[in-house]
Amino acid sequence: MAEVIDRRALRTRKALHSALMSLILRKGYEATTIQDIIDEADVGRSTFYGHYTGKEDLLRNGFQILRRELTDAQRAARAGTDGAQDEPLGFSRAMFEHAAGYADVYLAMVGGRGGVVAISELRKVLSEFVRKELPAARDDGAVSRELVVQFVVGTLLTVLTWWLERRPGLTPSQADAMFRRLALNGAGASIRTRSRVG
Amino acid sequence: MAEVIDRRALRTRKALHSALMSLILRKGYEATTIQDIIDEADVGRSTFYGHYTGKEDLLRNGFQILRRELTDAQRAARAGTDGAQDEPLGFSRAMFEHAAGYADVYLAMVGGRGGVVAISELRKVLSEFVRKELPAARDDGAVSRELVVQFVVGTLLTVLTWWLERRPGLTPSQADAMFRRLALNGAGASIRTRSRVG
DNA sequence: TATGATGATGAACACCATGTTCGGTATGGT
DNA sequence: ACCATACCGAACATGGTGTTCATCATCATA
Repeated sequence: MAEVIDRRALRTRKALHSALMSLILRKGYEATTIQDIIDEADVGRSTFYGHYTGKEDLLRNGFQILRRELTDAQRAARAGTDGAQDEPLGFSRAMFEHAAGYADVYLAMVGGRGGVVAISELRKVLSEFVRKELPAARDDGAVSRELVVQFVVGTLLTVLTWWLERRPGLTPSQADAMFRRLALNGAGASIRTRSRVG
Repeated sequence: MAEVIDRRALRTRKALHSALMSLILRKGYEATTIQDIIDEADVGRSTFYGHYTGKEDLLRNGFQILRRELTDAQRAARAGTDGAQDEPLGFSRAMFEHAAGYADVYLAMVGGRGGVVAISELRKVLSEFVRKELPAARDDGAVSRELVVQFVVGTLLTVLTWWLERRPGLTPSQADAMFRRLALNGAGASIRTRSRVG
């Protein structure tokens, strides 16, 4: 887990990660067996266990890569626009863009195919970002800060899922607009049309 | 799956369901094996397979019970208040009350312990309810109706999870109030406090 | 209360994934 | 060229799976 230098080890790890990805896309995480992974990656059984303790370990490890990529995308976006987006929830845009690039992977994670692990890990990563984005949201007595964070993350995932599953035609910025609207203003405007039949 | 009449069959099914519940609470769904279930339920291996095709089948089946209970609670609540709650999202209150009664089970489902199956099944049940509650929400060009449904369900689950995991002391009606506020008005009010350091 | 039907039992089965061990081989860094 | 180290692959014990079958218990009726 510490400093990996040897090329052979790197090769092996990459092979295992991409094998797991292919398999998740093909048959889902739960249904994927370690046997499948090492077959797909052409790696010896003992080699696998030399690197990871099991498939969950392998998957969790993969999310560190995602975290890094997202952080970079974040920085790049911020630099590109001269730091002009201090808007609330300014980070979401870069996220939707990133998701557009890896639509198949995100779709697998966000649909059921990544198992509980993927969802909870994704939530964890997103929570970090959102928490950074809401540095001083006042904890008005009504709704606690942590609940707001969870709410924003939940909305992000809802829009993301809906986008990838049912409206893949939309652009990232369109999806982002819907996210912002829901997260900031809620669904009140779309709901208050109840027939108040006296 | 059809008409079950024989007492013996009913006994067996009940035993299996409650065994699965105990085990999910104790060690989580994924970690629970069929062996565990039939041991806990004191039921023969072949008997299990005579009723269900596997543990997933058993769990899915259990959610039909939940659906029925929720529907009843719904009807009861509506009857109790002389149909006075035509408010938007009026159904949520009964749901939080119900959750308070089975806090441990809900907690297991909503945390990771119920596996992907439980979460997706719970989402399905809740989506039905929400869809019924938003009969004619206008599909304003901005946000599609189905997205609104998913958003409301997501918010419901977010608040539910946060409540059961971190603020179990709150009353159902307090949790419900937070849900309403977030679902209807979003988090804008809690967020627009960014330090706009020029 | 006797009876036929149906459900439950539990042992036995082949099958497959798991996680570990170990002697041997190939490839890396220097 | 050397040696450390990563990989290999076969073998192993373990444990869960899903099925079958003969036997026994319990149910619904007459």
